[in-house]
Amino acid sequence: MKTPASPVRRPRDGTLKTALVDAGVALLRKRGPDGLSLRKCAAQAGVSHAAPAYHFKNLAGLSTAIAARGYSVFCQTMTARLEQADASAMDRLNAICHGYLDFASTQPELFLFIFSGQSFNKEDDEFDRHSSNAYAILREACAPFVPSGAEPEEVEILVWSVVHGYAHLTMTRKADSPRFRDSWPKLDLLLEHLDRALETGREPGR
Amino acid sequence: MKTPASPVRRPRDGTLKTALVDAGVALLRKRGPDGLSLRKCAAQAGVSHAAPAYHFKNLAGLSTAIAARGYSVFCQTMTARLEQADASAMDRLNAICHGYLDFASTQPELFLFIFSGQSFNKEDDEFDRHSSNAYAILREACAPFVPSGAEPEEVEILVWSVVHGYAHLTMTRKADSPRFRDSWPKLDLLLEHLDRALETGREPGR
DNA sequence: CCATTAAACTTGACACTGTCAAGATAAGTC
DNA sequence: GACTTATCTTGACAGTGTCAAGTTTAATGG
Repeated sequence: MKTPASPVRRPRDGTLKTALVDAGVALLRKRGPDGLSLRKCAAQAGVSHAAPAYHFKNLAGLSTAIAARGYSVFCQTMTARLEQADASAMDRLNAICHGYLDFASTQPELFLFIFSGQSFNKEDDEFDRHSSNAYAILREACAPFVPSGAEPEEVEILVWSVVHGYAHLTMTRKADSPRFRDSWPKLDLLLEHLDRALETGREPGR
Repeated sequence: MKTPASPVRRPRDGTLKTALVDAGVALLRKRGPDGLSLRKCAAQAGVSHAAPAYHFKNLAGLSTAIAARGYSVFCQTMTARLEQADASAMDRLNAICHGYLDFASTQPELFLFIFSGQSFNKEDDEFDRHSSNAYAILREACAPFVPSGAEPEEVEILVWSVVHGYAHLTMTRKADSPRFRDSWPKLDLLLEHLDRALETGREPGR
């Protein structure tokens, strides 16, 4: 008698998966990380409560997919800055640093989510692809500053630490404390120090 | 007829509050941030499921108390390093940086918890006390490196960014990626760069 | 065109969660 | 010894993730 549900009947092209991730990102933005739930994503996408689990196995799976999406726009944001930079190595490095901060400040929930320390499913292809790509962008920008014979990670982690620390503290602390209302220094101020450190590292005689 | 519960009958000196925080920290360590729950803390402390809400109002309240505890041992860890340092400003600064990393690596769950970006109850006295104290320790160690006429935050955030970025990336990324199995640089390598940057900043003529 | 098959869901159930209202108990006070 | 109040307990409810089983539908092969 009753046609039980069949609400949207979307084509079988994997639309639902991306729709669920869309819903997850929106929920993250609106309700914060605690507001994220399989059932709410399902409701927002117009499917039954158990539909997400079919595609993502469990909540960790959905979280991984959302994190992959996060890394994807992370890469886009850095690339956008990179395209505006001139060809000089220093300008390109500063560009990705500003792109890093752009992402953190325009997408604070996604930024904190992917760096929350929760363990995502590293087997996931999409996740691995986008997160690796983010590091590749960093690596490429750092390459000109690696002294011959040195490990590239020495420069990469230095750069990454400065910009990530600044971005992460900005997101987690600045808003918290009235202490930093107007005195929070600009990123460029840190980058001046960083640039000088890398310049000296460039000359083999130090 | 039945004496309903009255399981432990602890004295009214606020023991339960700290016992619940103990349980929360233990749960965080054992089960991760998702394993933390009011009911499990209650069970571990031997009280009924609603007892924690009486003392902490809600889960956010308990989380804030746990974070306050986290900041407390954070301060202790940095202070411990400070006591082993000699009187030189540079040695003291490096000491708190190493203390920072000590805390992150010996208490990874607490470290990630307090820097998870979730908004704790900033009205809470204990929380405010310990988190402010942590920043005060940093500020004191940075003070000798602030050029006259400059904002202290310029140095503080630079130092904090480097060491926090390094610690946070170490905790969130290093374990993830096989990429960094042996190549992850030591903190001292970054501190050399930082120390040089601060030395030059000290001389007004740059 | 129709039967079959497998993918993409839905339905229903269960244990667990935070939160609230109401009751119980015991310690301290007069 | 009555009273008051802080400290819990009990019971309930809505929301959660997850699983098992059923249902629909698209694609396939004859």
